[in-house]
Amino acid sequence: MSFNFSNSKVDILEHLNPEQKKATAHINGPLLIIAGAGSGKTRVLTSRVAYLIQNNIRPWNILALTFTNKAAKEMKHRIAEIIDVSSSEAVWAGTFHSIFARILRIEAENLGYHSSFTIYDADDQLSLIKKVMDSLNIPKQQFSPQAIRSVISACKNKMIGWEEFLRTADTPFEKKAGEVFKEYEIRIRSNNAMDFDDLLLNMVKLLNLSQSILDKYQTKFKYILVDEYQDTNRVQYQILRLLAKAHQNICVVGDDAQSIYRWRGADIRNILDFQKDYPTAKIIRLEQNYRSTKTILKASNSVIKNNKNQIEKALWTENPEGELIDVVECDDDRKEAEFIAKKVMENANDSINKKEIAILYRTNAQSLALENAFRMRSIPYIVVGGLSFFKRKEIKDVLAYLKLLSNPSDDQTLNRIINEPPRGIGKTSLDHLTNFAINRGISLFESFQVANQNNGLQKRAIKASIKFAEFINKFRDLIDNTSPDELAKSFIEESGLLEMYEEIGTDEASDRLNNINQLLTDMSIFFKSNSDLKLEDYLAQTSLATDYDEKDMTQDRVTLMTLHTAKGLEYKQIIIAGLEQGLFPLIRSEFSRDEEEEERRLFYVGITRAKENLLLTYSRRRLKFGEIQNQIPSRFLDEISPELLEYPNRKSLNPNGSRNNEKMNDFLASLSHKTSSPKNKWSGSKNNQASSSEYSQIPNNENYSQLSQNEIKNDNAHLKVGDIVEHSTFGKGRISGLKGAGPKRQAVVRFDSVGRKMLMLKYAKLRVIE
DNA sequence: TAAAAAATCGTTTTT
DNA sequence: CGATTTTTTA
Repeated sequence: MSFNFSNSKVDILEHLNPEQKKATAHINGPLLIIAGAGSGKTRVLTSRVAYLIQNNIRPWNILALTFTNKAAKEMKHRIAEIIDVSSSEAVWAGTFHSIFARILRIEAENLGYHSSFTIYDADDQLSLIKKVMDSLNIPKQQFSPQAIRSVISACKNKMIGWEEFLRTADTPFEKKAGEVFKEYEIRIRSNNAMDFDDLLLNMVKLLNLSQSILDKYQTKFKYILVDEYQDTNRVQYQILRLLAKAHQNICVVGDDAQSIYRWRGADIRNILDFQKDYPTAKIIRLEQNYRSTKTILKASNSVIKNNKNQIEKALWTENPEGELIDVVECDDDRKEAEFIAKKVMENANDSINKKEIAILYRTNAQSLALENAFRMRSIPYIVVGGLSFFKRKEIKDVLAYLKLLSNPSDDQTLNRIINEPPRGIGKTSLDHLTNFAINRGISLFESFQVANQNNGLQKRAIKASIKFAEFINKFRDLIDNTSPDELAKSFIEESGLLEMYEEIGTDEASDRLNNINQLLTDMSIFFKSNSDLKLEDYLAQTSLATDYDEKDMTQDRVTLMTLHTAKGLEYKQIIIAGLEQGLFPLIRSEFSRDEEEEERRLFYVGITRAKENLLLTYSRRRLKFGEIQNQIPSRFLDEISPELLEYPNRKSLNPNGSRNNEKMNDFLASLSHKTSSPKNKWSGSKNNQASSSEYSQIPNNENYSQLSQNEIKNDNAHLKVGDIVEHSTFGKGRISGLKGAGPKRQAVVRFDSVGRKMLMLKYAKLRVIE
């Protein structure tokens, strides 16, 4: 009775091409689908799940692992259309992390965790690492906590424990990192928390724990499907191997040309060795592209063929030839953004919506200039990625309060909120409480509860500690008979957080209050539709949510995002900005062949997002770290077959291609904005510093009036480059640069005693000597 | 103890 | 440049 046979008439195979049909109708045994960009792989995966259900496989025996929650949601939505809602709901579809978090929540006790364990994101991880470094007296200036975090994460991705890492550590950095790794593991465990890597690692541990647990999950997940297989790491590979070992019903879809997460531990061997691991594997190639014009497809092929390491394939399309690809050079990043904004205005008309246009860039920092340009022209836009809603400070604080409520043994979380708002427990008291906890082998929260037994503590601090513990306990007592969203609401109201922001009273603070209210609303919506779930489930969801999952994509807005975020998406028009050497391909210290190939795959991903139009832009100069840098066009531009490209802004130029006159006029125009003395101009040409001040002083419409007002108030407005000044602590020095305006105006001073310093003129007491 | 001032640091990309 | 961390001062 559990199957809806009336729907079994739907012919799932009807609109598929022969290869897609083969892949969809393959039921038992291992299957590798090599799916080129735009070849309909998501469609095949979805059809296949529907086909399995139609062939009497129970939906709850199907595990479909996707790269984002959004992809999982879409898949479920389409399955619901083909089969029915209750079947689609029963399929286990989600990201590796969210599915395994769910299972680990159930099995936590088997691994020595409590089921209320908290999930640490990269920020939480970093602050724990810093804390550990403090307690081990490892200087943070000498050993970068970031670097240690990536070492720890890389180890976990390769399933190397701290014991093994310490054994093989030779450099001083590795030795220190190993010490931190060890202590980090001890603390994260005693905090009853898991980081993102642990969610996968602990899943392997769980499956290896006993034959009966392994049997249980092998029986549960009789059919396994994995999307974006080229971006799985070794731990994910292990999990899949263990789960598929008995029944071998594993189907993976991937494209080695789109592997862009090697830096995160993705291992291309997973896809290359699939046949070795599953000798009976059937391989199907999807090579017809349904997405892009011939021109765009040719361009992508001409780029990717420069990579040596790749599986040979021949993508083709029946789509029309399409328009040529535009390449546009701009003076600087601001002009580039203005050009793009203008272009979007021109393009977005009756035949194309703004939501069919996306602008892609290599680094999140590039969004700033674009956002300004769009705001200036009132073009609606949406930024995906960057600072996600759930990563905002006030939201993380509220979530930390809730995490503490569900898991009081998490010292890290308690540390985060104890002075938010300030409640009279400063550094000294906190140190006493922490030491007391360590000596007694109890959690920090327990040490708060028994603060009156703590001799080192001031009377006032004891009172404050006990008051805080009572506040938490009062709400812990309510957990079992209050709905989580209502509990959260009154808990946060009593926390003092809201009052804190109300008192601050700035626009920023009221934004934050708004966000907190939004979060509480989001919670009640969540628990309205999932009344059987607990507070921990909501918290897990927020930790694992990606920015993309949260955004409302129905409004007509231009999308801005990084190339990484764009994976798996498609738009009618794609604009890729910042095609410059060093930015894209992005170059850090030294640049290996492998890294270059990964950058090129990223470019390939970017190009193949476009259905009809592609526009590539680059700037000759770019503001970086507040300094102007000259840029060279990306070598990737040269890799596209020249006959596919056109340069629309070169048309008006003289035949030898020189654009000097135009550029010179622009340059002269920008000079005329300068307000500083001639002396500044000459010394400025010697280094980037002064020319950067010149750049940032050009007022834009947005804050011009504000600037001029502040200029008048500023006492130090008379300072010039070259002035010899005296500072109360640093002594004598010479001003070598001035930048910023109004209250943010800064001076770069070369002091005789301490060398180059940058000082805020608003604060620094500078006296002109000559 | 907490707020204000000053210095430092940083950039890939994200589940 | 901006965000974050450390130091100073009230």
